[in-house]
Amino acid sequence: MSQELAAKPDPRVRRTQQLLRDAFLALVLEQGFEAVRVSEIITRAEVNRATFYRHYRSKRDLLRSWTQEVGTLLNTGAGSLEDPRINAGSAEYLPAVVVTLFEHIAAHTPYYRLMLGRHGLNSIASDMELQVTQFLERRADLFNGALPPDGAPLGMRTRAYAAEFVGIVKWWLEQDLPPSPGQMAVWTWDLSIRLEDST
Amino acid sequence: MSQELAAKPDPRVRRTQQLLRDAFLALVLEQGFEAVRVSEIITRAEVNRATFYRHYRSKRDLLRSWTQEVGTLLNTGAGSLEDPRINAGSAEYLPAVVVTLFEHIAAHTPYYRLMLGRHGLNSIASDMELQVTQFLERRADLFNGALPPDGAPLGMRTRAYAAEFVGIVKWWLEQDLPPSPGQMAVWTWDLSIRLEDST
DNA sequence: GTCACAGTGTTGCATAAGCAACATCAAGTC
DNA sequence: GACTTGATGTTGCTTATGCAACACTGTGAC
Repeated sequence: MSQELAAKPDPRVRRTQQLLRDAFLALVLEQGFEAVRVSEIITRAEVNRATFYRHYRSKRDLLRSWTQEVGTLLNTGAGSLEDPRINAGSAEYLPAVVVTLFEHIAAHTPYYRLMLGRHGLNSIASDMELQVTQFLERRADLFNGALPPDGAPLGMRTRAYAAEFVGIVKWWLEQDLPPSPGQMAVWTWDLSIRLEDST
Repeated sequence: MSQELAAKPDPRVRRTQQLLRDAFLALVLEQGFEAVRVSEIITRAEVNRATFYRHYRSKRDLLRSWTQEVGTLLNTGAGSLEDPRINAGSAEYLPAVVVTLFEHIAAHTPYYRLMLGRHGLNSIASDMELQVTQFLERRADLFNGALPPDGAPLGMRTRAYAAEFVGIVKWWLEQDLPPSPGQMAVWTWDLSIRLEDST
């Protein structure tokens, strides 16, 4: 689907982070976030304590690693809005970054279902919204032309889009038969350009 | 069950060996032993080529690693016939090593099912038989007392026991509802002391 | 023939992970 | 108060893994 220019990290790093994430997620499901101890995480993951702290400063930090990944996706190569046009379904033009986002969430469904769901933590949804907002503000050039001088300020609009996006993701995670990331991207993009139709 | 004085190895070693074994087993199932390439193994296991050769000299060597483990079990602490008496089921006296062996095989059922089965490689069954034979010969002191001077020579008897054991294992692996390792150990021990009843 | 190519092993150096020991802190317990 | 106890972080050193480059081998194409 989307291009794979991930500038691949050290396999050892990927492995231990995966181990820590898996152990952590399982423990949160069993006991809830607060009850989980760092020592439990490293025991189950079979990872050394020093290694844990080389990657994360706390269990909260580990919790945020998923949404930080969203930030990384948006800040690096994947975060280009113009370049890679994908012709998926009805959409004539679809920036790859939108698909990439949904693919990321699809790849980590258990985590996001838990964290964005009824019993999740607000901080995660907020972090996610923040990442998207900052991304949109950084690419504000794309909006400038379409800005009616007396309309809502840019900060408000980016925030609105970001919240809309998180809302869509939550809806997606609640579906029994979730549409594919590509389909979701198309629909989401349709919604967003609807808002820009004033051009 | 059996004691856990495994002198535990480096977790990193355990991990990479596990990765290599899993990848290898999957590939053998897909393509057969001969067709599998070292480069495929390391690609699927996401392990570096140099790392592979630090553990194994070839794919044949990797193939043997399971039965070599049997040898290690028999040569180290687990291989004591006298010390740990286990009262499992009907047996009054049962050496822990017998249970340990069956536990090892139970823990690696997919491998042994494949290798000792119809389409497996003779070399594996031979290796296993060899390990057991050598063990029995090393503990020949246990037999000496019971040896009738004009009976079958020791080498023949150890070989017979070893073959019997491998046969039992094969039978075990063919069962739909395999008895527990403890049960198997009891039955196997019963069989073996039947042969020594001449004392 | 030789040329390219793909798989096999090997080597030196860089880096992540393991480990043991330590300091810190909070919550009991007396 | 002092004193344990258990969890959290930190640190210096050791070791396993990754990586890139290399030589070697066989095999098929021409």
